[in-house]
Amino acid sequence: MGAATTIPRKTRIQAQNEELILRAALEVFSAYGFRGATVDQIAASCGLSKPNLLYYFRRKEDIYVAVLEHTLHDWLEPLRSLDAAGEPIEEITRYIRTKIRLSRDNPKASRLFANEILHGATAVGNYLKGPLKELVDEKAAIISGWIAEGRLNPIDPHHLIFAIWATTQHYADFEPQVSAVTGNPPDLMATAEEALTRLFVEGLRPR
Amino acid sequence: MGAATTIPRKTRIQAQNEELILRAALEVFSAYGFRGATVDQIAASCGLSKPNLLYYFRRKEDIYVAVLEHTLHDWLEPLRSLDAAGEPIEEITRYIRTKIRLSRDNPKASRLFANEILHGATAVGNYLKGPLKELVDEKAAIISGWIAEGRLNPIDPHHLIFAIWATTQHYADFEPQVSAVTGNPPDLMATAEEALTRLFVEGLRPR
DNA sequence: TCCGCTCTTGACCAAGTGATCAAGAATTAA
DNA sequence: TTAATTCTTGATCACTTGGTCAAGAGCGGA
Repeated sequence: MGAATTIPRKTRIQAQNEELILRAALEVFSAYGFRGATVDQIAASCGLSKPNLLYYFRRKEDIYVAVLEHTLHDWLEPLRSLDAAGEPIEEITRYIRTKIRLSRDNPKASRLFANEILHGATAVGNYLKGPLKELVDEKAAIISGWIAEGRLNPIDPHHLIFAIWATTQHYADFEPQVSAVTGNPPDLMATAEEALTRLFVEGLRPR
Repeated sequence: MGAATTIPRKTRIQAQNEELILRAALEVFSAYGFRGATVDQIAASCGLSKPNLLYYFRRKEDIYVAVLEHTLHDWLEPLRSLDAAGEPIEEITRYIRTKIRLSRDNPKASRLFANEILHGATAVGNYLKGPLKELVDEKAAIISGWIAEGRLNPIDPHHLIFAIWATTQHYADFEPQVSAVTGNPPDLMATAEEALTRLFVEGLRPR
């Protein structure tokens, strides 16, 4: 009706610079946290002047939530693909392997979330209570089903999921500690994947 | 020899105020991280004026390392008491239970360390590479011994220790996420303790 | 009581930081 | 080419923050 609504089409430059900014923001926010990071740092990191950066994102917080949203979806993909029709031990093994590889290949995203949650999850609180809870409840029900069928050792499925999250992300979030204690051997992540899958499989396979 | 060295005896007021400051610093640093916390916040939190606080600790960083050192020792006590002469499954069960209760009773210390490690462990890096590595290596050797005797399922002991750390501290460090997903039932920590001990015991007990 | 030492504080400073703005440069569509 | 729009930036502001300092208040031993 009436005049055509102004469509917010994105310029080439706009898309390009926003991409640049989000990449730099992930770098800086994951390393220093929200308060520890400065707009100057992000601007310098992507070769833009500070006012220019603030032309694309008016406030520091806008950059932060943008980069959070930008990575949240990918981060939950492995859990989403946990398949009720699959073989339980296989499904969970695949989940653990995918998750630890994700931590290895994208430790900055892991640290970004860890920092956000550690400091109260003020920016993603609603997401946790909404979509995340829904997803986890759905998958927890699947696991409960497998347990009821006797195809898995009994365990509270929520705690199982927390345990998988905690153990896999540990290698990204606590990297300096892991390195210091192990001396950082080249096959660290491979042995971690092996140890974790064995531990969970042995713990979950019915005797 | 010669003149007696000046003994830095501590005044009553000194000891009392330093205690006050460290308590407040744990509160503030664990909630906001090193850069996110302000000296004003800490001062207000313990009812001292900022210059007065800086009379006891010259720099913000001094407060930070003091509170880190003040809690580090207690934090590692459970691992220290892992006993080579004990029964393996019992020892590890006790370790997990002690660790998760420590997380429940002192989540702020957990978050303080988590934040420190997450941001590069610059203040405790040497401690990690020295005393911590020594302690972990010693206990890993004990676990390896148990495995060699066939009293435990084979698993890389370092990764086992990481898994225990990660799963138990998860409930303190990622509390907002855990609360959001579970709805925070009153028996959360009890069921967590149960689920984790079962998982690890089932995974480690030889078949 | 008296004196030296410890403790406390209001005022202040320099650096850093998030954000604004006006004016100019570059790009795009006609 | 031209005019409108988008993009870029130097200068600047208001505010926060770690840290200093001089001066005074309080405390403890002789």
